[in-house]
Amino acid sequence: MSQNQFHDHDHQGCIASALAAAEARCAAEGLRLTAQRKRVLEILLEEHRALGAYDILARLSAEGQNAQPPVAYRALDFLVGHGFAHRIERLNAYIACTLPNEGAHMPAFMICRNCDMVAETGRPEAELGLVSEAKNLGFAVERSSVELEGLCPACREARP
Amino acid sequence: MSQNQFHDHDHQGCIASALAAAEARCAAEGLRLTAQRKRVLEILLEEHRALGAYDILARLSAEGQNAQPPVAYRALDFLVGHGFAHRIERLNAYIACTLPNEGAHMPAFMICRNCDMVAETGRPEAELGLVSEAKNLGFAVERSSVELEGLCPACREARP
DNA sequence: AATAGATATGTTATAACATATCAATACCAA
DNA sequence: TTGGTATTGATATGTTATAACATATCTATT
Repeated sequence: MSQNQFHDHDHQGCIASALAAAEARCAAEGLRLTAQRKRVLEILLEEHRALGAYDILARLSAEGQNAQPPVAYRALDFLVGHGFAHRIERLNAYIACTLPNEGAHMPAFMICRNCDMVAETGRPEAELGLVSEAKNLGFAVERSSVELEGLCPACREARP
Repeated sequence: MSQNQFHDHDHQGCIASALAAAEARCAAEGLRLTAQRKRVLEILLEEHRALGAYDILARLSAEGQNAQPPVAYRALDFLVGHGFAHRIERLNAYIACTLPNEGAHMPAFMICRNCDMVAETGRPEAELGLVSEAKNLGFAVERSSVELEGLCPACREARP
C-alpha cells in the first residue's frame, strides 16, 4: 500500500480490497452499503479519475437502470459522508478513496490537467501547519479541501 | 496590512487601496481594467464574502445594465486570471484578493459555514511542504486550491 | 405476524452554475 | 485610415445539483 497511483499497480486487487474494506467498515459501524451505493463505489473504483455524477448516471443507465440525478447524488453523499469517496471541488467530480485504512483523514489531491488522473496523498506535516495557522486566527477547521493542479509524471514526459 | 479579515478593519480604505493597486498594476503591465472589469472588482471588494457570478449579475442589473451571464464570467476570468480575485471552488463563487501586493501567490481560504465569511491567508511553510511532496512523486504543481471550512471566531462565540 | 418508525429509493421538476457562438463595436499600433 | 486584436452584446445551450413528494424496504417491538 505504499505505492501511489502514478505507478503501475494491481488494479483489480486495489478495487477488491477497497470494496472489502468498505464492506467491513459498514458492517462494523452498522452502515448500509446497499446495492446502489456499492455499485456506485465500484464504478468509482474502476478508475483513478474523478467521475461526475452524470458520468455515473450514464453508466447506471447503460446497465438498464433508469437512473435519475438524485440516485447518483444520494449514493455519492453516502460514500463521501463516510469517507469511502471524496469530492474533487475543482472538477465537480468524485473519486474513490484510495486510503480507506486511514479512517477520517484530510487528503490532498493532485490533478493532472492533461490526462485528468487524480492521485490522493496524505499530508501529515502540511496538514498540521494549515490547521494550526487557522487556529491562531481563531478559525476552527472542520473540513479541508486541498487540490493541486499540474502535470503528472507521465504527461510531463510526453510533453516536455 | 498585517490584520486579517476576521477583525475590524478600515473597509473603505481596504477597498480603495485594492482598487488602486489593481489600477497601478494594470497600467504597469498593459492590462486593460475596463469599466466592466473595474465595476465587478468593486462589487467583489465591497464584501469579504464570496459572490456567485449570478449575484454579480443581479447587482449589475440593479444598476440598470442588462447583464447576461457572459458579462460576469468574462470579467471574473480577467480578474482571476490576473490575480485580482480568486475562485472559491467549494462555493462556486468569487472573492477579491486581499493580498494584492504579494503578486502571484498560492492562497488558502477559510470559509465559515455559518456566516459565509471568507478570509484569505498566505501559507508559506505549508505551501512548501505540499509542493515538495508532490515534486517527490514526480508531479509538477501549477496551481493550487486550499480551502478550509469551519467556524470563524465570531460564529464560534455565538454558538459555542 | 402486525405495526410503527426510520431509512432508502423512484420520479418529476427546477434551481444554480457555466460556456459556445456569432455579430457588433472599441481600441490601438502601423 | 486602415487593419488587426480585444472587448462587448446577445441568444442559446450545456452542465451540475437540489427541492419536493410519493413509494418501498428494512428493523425493532409488541
